[in-house]
Amino acid sequence: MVTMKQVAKRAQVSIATVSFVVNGTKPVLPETRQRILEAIDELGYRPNSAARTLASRKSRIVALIYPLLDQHNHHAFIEGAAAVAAQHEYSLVLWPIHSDNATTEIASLIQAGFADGVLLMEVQLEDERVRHLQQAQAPFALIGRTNDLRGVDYVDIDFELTTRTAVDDLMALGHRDFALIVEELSGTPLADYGPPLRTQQAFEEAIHERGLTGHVLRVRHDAGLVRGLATELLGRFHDTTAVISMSDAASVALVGGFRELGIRIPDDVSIVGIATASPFTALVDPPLTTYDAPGEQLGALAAQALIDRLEGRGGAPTQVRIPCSLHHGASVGQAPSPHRQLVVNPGLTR
Amino acid sequence: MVTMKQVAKRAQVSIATVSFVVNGTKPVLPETRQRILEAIDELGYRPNSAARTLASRKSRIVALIYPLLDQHNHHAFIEGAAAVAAQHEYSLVLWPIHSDNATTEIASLIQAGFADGVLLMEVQLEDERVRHLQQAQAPFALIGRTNDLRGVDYVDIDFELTTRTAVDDLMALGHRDFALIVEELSGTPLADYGPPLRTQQAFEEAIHERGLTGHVLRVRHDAGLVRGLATELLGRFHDTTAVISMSDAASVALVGGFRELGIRIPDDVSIVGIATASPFTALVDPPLTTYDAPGEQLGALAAQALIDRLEGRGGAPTQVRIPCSLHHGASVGQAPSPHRQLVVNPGLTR
DNA sequence: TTGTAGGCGTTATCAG
DNA sequence: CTGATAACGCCTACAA
Repeated sequence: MVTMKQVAKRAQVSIATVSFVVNGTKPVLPETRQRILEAIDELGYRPNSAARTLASRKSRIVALIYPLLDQHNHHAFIEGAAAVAAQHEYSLVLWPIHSDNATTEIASLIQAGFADGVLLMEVQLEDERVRHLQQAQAPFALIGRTNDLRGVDYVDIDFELTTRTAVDDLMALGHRDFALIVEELSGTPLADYGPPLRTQQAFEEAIHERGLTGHVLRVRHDAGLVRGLATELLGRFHDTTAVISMSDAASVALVGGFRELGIRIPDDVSIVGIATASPFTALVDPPLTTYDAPGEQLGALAAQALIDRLEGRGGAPTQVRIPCSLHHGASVGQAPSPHRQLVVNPGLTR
Repeated sequence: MVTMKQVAKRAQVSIATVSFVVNGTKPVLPETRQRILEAIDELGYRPNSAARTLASRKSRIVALIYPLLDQHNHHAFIEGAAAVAAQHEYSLVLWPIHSDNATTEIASLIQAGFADGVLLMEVQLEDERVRHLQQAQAPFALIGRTNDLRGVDYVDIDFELTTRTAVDDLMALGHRDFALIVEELSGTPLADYGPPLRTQQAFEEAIHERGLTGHVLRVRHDAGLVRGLATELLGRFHDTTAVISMSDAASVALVGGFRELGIRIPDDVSIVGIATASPFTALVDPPLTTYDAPGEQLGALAAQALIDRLEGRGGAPTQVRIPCSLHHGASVGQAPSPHRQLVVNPGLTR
């Protein structure tokens, strides 16, 4: 390993001077500076990050806590966060964590000096990881949000607005009977996960306020169950003409399921995805109309908020909610005539 | 930050003794040991990783280089690698890298003392990142493989065997006319990416050896192109009865595309996915038959190989290829009668 | 503008 | 079994 000492020796200067040019900490004469740069280059010197962290008490690492248990597509978040981190010369480290020991492990990241701050995703409404981070005085920002948001930096999807928009858009096409599909997470470590809970509530309120009819279908992400969804849906709620799906898997499966039941999309039933993150929804036939999750933007904003805080630039906490953006597919149409009869094979309806 | 010094003071021992119990480096009397443990607990002490790395010249971090540019699903690799790393008390850090500066950045990881070793994925046939790692004497293992494999630790999918198996399985059902779909990567940073190249070659050899007919379709991962694939395929190769797809996106799109053209799966055409990594292939109708990528296993083996090497346990390099495992869906059937006529709307076939 | 030297929190060697 | 103490590589007052 090439050290500063060796560089200093070769450039005939003191180790401090090398440090000054490496970090731009203090002015150095162009000629000595040049000598040092050459020495660095010739020796292939790289600053040792452990020593640097130890001496400066700053790691320039922010950890992005990375849940390992689910199939959600977090790629976009990461991309956004990584870009912003790089821009500020921070390293973004994805910290894969199993939910078991998550709570304690996370604060340790900071206390052990491994990272300066934490980006937390898959936040639950009541999230003890957040409490731990607060207690430990660890700088953090959330992608998602808890119930109690006092003083915390967060960015999140505006599920409420997105849901209302979806309902309104469909209502404008004559739809009156809605179904919402959300992932069933009870019994999993994500039981208290905000997005489905907030969305369901927003959905129910929107339906109620507008005098519509709406049903909620919670589905576990099990291939068999997801594939049986179309049958279940029409069996239980035969008047439904508009489906809002917060599960990409369910959305994709519904297309095949409806087709098999002889239900046409969008002639008989319209489908829209919300908070969609998977590119596969655009590949089925018909391609789905979706409200896409602004993943990259959220990742970027969260990283920015955290780094601002780390560098003491913070004032009031960053608290933003961004609605999903409409992506036109071909799965939405006018509501069918109210007298349409959906004839479903009774044998299939349960 | 709580330090060893504070723990030592509280437990009335020297700092060295604390170190011994924290690391299990040397035997310590049960009673003093107990006192120290209590002090650690009461103070909430966490070893500082930077100091530790500096003093021991070991970071116990292995970096998993994480490409940011594509849609491939790497979740499984990561899960496997993380599990093994944790088991050996290594931290697995995902290192998101943009391909631009990838080559130099990677070796720096080691030279800067940030990580002990590197796990590299998305390996190209001629990969200068690998050469850099070798030159820098940086310990590494590949998930994937280059052309020149002398002395390198790698794990990879056995694309050749998987491809031959797929062909054989379909041939046994009477299929004689094949198409292979691979992702077109020319012009991208992944132009020299091994999997499609090896698969294509294995496919062509298998077809030739068995006296079959086979065509290769390279498709860019652009939603429009992928959706138009069924039309293109049948337009160009109307006799095809068996499609082997190495692109999950294409596989999913084909199901819808064929249906729209009035082609039945599997009555008219059989489809199998190979090296499949996306759960969405099981959600379309009919669910696809796939040869699933052993992602988790590969991640685990690669991490194991790297850690063995790091700990000096290495002998001959680990070099393994694992074939994909068959996942039964409903997209494969007997070849249709040879006199079947596929009538394709000429307007659609361009 | 540059050099000196103390310290960051651990590890690890060497005495005791 | 335990304690001093010299590294580890770098940063940063403080001096020169």
